[in-house]
Amino acid sequence: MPELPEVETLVLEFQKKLAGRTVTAVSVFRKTRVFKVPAEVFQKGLPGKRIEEVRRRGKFLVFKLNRESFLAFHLGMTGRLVWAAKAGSGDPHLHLGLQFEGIPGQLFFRDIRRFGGIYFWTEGETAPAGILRLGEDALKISSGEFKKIFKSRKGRIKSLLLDQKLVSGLGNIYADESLFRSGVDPRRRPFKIPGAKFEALHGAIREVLKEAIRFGGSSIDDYVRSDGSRGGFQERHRVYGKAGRACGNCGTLIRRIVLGGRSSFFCSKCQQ
DNA sequence: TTAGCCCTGAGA
DNA sequence: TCTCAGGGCTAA
Repeated sequence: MPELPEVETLVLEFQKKLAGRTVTAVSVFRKTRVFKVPAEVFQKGLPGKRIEEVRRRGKFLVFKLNRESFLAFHLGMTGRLVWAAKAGSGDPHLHLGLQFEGIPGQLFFRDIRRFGGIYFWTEGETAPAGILRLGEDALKISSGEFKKIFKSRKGRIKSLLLDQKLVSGLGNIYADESLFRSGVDPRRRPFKIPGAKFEALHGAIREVLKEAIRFGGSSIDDYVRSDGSRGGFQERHRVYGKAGRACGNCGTLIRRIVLGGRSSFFCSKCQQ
């Protein structure tokens, strides 16, 4: 599932490829729920707009366009933004295609499970609630802010890390990997986590995210880079998806439990 | 704070 | 044929 490193990888790729380019044509393949404003708004509003900058806000990929307008994508579980020469004929999962001036090929948004979203708004309108409510970015938040935000919460640390209003960008994979690296049990309540461990967790989050960006993200379900190639960080996962395998640290079998409706992988010996 | 919903492919 | 995963949102 695409999280901060996967989106960041795409941002870097699209910034290079598309900054300064103008949209010439918009294809709406099917009017699905991934269009968070009516498809006609994209068809009418996008042609002629130039991409000034490509940014990331949490797990959202945001194209800042000229005339104070914004196009944003959320990849959900299985969303992909890929560059291709043309649409596969009869592909039932394509939603949007964009063509740009002076460059062959198209940018396609493809999403099998349709949990993703495509957004468009202008400066006069409010940005989508999901973007406005985002907490500080997981790569930018300071150790002090991190502790302040989480320390007083009552929930379990794993579930809290996934709450995008508290800190943005983490998903199931990187939350589990960060908890493992810092030796924190995902079921722990924040007030029971010692200060030093809190700092270790904050440090582990940064370390895991930066490392994942260097490797081009993790390809687990459907995520691929903009050219269709796979990320490499899935080879470096130490607990995620490894239930029943031996912990690389101590040999204890990795467990899988469900927290807040999401699976959590951890080593019960290394993580206390 | 938690359960349920959306949606589809994969696996039992 | 049935069950299930899961990010983000909504309702209870």
